[in-house]
Amino acid sequence: MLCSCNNCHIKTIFYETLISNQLDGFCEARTELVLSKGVTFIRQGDEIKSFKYLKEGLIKLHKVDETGKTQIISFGKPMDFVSIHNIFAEKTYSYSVTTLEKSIICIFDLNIINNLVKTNGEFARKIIQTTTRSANNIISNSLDMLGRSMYGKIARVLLFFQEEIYFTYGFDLPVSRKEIAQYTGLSIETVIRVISEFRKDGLIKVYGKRIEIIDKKGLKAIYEYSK
Amino acid sequence: MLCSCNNCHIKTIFYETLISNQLDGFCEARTELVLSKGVTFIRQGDEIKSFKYLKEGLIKLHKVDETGKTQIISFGKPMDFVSIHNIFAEKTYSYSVTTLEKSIICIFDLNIINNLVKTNGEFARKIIQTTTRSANNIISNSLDMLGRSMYGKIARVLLFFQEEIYFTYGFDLPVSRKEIAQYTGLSIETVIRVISEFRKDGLIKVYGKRIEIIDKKGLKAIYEYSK
DNA sequence: CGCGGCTTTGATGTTCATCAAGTAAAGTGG
DNA sequence: CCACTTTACTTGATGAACATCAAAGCCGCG
Repeated sequence: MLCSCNNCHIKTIFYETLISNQLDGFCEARTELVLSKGVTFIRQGDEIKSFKYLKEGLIKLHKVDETGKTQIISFGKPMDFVSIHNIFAEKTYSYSVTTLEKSIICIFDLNIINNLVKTNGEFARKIIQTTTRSANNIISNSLDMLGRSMYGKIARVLLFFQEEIYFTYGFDLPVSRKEIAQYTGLSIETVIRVISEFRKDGLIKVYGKRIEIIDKKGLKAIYEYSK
Repeated sequence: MLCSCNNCHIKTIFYETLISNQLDGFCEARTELVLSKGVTFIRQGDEIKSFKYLKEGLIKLHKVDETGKTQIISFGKPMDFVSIHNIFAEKTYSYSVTTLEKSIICIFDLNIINNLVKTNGEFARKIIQTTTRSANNIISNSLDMLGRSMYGKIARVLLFFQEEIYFTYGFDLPVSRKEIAQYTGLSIETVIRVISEFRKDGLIKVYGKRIEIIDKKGLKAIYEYSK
């Protein structure tokens, strides 16, 4: 039997490791949730009760530090396991998760996942692999950010949305200037000024949220050159 | 039968999950290596052939980026799984590892670990837990660093060595000013200047590598206040 | 309509890197 | 052990990168 959720990427991972009767139980235990833009469906401090997977859409992982400042940890796209960074290590979430676009998430009972880890070694390996890959990505991102100038940081964000999310010449930014500031560690005004400069220099066109990448090579050069 | 390696912390983790005959094989497959200070025993790009564990000592994880600049990712102490971040996800190391003090590392054959993950669900769970915890630590560290001023960054480094490594009022810094710069993303001169200021303000005493924390509360306040 | 949040620009000041120069410390070969 | 080289450390002067403060326009929403 196939899942009702036929075009769900998560299956490509699990098909490889689960024998068919396990897969049946797995799919039946799934809940699908359609969320509109701007919904915070995981809150920092909440108890972890389920395993969540982003089937469609775009999300941000964010947290508030002790001083009350909000930081964006990373952006998540389909194939990312939303809750993976805390689920096996902690009892509560150390970050919140909010949709940036209309999104669909799949929710699995935690016990089922835990049982699969215990009884299916290949499944466990896959989970370990995915977890570490995802963590490695976040780590190299923040290390990368730490070493770059404001121009490099903003160029990186714009290129990220084009190359990894939208794949088109022009696109609507799913984040506000403020959110870019929270992600890069820059001030809002600096974010705006840099975007303005890129526009004046003919690297991009800007119509509010809409961005068009005119000189991609130039942007990349700025990103790479900005030690 | 007990390991020859009786006081090795790694056993406390594995004892909980391995049944005794598994444990025997596990211990016999172990190689112990004593390394003096300043030895790079894992090199960025090397093929991953074994699972390495820091039994005693202190290490740094570091990498060079595309521009040739060296970054320090994190410092590792006993109980840290040195090679954990890449071992299950990649074929080669994406970072190097170097001893900062005389250290002892235990080396396990990769196949044995992989087999245990496959055949022992509890063991797999432990590995996942440890991996994610370790990754979460690095992530919160770099996010934390991203948001702080030079004073906050240096205060954090000094407090880290006191509170997590040496536990004493005074200690010898195991890293050079240059390495602190590579870890924080600051320039060498800035690192030196901030340390000097802390000294002038009576927060610490400095005799070359030797640091004594005079006003710990003050240092913490600087760290916490430095948004 | 008016309020609050997002965006933009300018003016100003702080934080930090870079350059230059010099001193101390530590390894190297005789 | 000393002369020599190299590497680590330190300080000052300067400028660039970036934050903060202030003011104003825009836009959606009750």
